[in-house]
Amino acid sequence: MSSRSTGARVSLGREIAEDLRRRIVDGEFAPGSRLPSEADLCSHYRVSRVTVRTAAKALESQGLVDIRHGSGMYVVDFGGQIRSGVQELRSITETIREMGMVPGMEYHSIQRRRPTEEESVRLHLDSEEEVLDLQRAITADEEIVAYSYDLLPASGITDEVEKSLGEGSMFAAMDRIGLVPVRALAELHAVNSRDVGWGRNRPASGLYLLLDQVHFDRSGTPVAYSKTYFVEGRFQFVLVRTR
Amino acid sequence: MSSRSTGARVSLGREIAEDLRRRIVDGEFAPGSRLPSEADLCSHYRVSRVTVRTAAKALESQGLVDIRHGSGMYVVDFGGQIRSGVQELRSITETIREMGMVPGMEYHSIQRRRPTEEESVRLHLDSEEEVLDLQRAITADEEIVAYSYDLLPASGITDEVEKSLGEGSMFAAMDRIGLVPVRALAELHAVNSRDVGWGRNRPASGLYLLLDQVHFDRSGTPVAYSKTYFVEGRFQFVLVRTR
DNA sequence: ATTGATCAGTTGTCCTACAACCTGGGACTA
DNA sequence: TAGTCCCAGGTTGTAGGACAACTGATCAAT
Repeated sequence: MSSRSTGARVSLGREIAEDLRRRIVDGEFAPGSRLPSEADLCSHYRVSRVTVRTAAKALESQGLVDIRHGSGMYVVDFGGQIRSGVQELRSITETIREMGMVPGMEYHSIQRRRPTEEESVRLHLDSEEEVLDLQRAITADEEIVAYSYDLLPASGITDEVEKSLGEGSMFAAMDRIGLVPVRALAELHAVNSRDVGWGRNRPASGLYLLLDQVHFDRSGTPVAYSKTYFVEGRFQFVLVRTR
Repeated sequence: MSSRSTGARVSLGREIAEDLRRRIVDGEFAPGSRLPSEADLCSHYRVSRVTVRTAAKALESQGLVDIRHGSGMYVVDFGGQIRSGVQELRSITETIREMGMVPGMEYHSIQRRRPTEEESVRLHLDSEEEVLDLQRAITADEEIVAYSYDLLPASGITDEVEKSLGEGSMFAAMDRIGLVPVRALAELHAVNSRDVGWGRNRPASGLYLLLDQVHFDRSGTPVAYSKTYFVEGRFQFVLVRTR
């Protein structure tokens, strides 16, 4: 077998959770309304209650639904605001699309180079190993909302993959070569600098919200290190907090 | 019954999740190591596997453990870094303490007043209802790490409660009067302003990370509106992202 | 109008069983 | 010896049925 596709083999509970999530954000269930009972969902999806509950719990911890003992499962009502939070690990592109805007991106540069000291530490690399340095501007409805500086370990990235990186989503390309980030440890910073970004359309203010994150593999191996500078005011950076 | 304490009645699964979380952050289980099997945890906690799995799933969605089918449950290893993320709804005081620092706070002012337009919208108030305006500086190891502007609906807040607010944690005081936030919708912003904060020790830079959040009740009622300005660089603002 | 009992519906937990998967060790082969 | 394959045991995922605990509404009694 060649490059083993990381199999779409996820658990049934996750699949159902994702489907329910989609149905909720699509508006099939209105905010505040009650979802079908677990028993109904069982017969609808043809699964056991255990599985339905697994999915329900997942949605609950995402802050999407509220499960009330003896009463039912309710879609959380935040007053009609956007519901997708950044704690979910989805590509920025996806997030922008879910917010109802048209995502786009402009590549500024792609190059292989030696990592800096900090970079090799973050990515657990020997300093000999090269990295792939991607610099992109991310747009929503034609307007630049973020500058993204991404670093991938160069080992295992063929030329054709490198080429495909310039086109589609970075996550999609990474998935194709078996680098599947399932977790990220992120730091948030406020940044005021004229050195971020490029081009004519660079915002005048220089005020950014920096999402500085290392993406990890299932096994705990760092697979990407990215600094994303969100232009302050152009991107509603939402966080759902639950307990 | 007088002011009904909101009962420590939580589900068994949650209790066990919290206990396991505590044991993990206390270091009983090293990062990367395998936790006892579900069967072992069952006999330890004297509960069924369903309950243990509920707890396990909760920890997984917090990014604390990784559950591998057929293998076991492992403590996620982020390379020894802090593991507590802001997506968990816990007081800043608690978070600071979990990071190994000594939390403190200095009250700047407490007053009742009429809400502004935006405030009454956010808190779903009639403009007649008053709010309690708290302004505090939050310290970690004697150093100011954030300025917090908090707003509570004044209805139901007696004078003695108002007094107790000046002393302990705000969350604790809120819990005492039945305002229990279980969810928050937060926006993150980068702010550069000289108008934030007060006092001699106010940082020179004026660069803050703003956590602008509305806290909600179980029933979806807003119970607090707070703007917290974290001094950039003094507070490691960590976010665990999972999928 | 208020209170209290009752009841159907829903989620929380338990039990048992099996399927799917992973890991390590041993037999086997070259 | 080194490598490959197979297998058995352990672990998590899912199924099905049962009962406990809780909620909300109805309705009778006060």
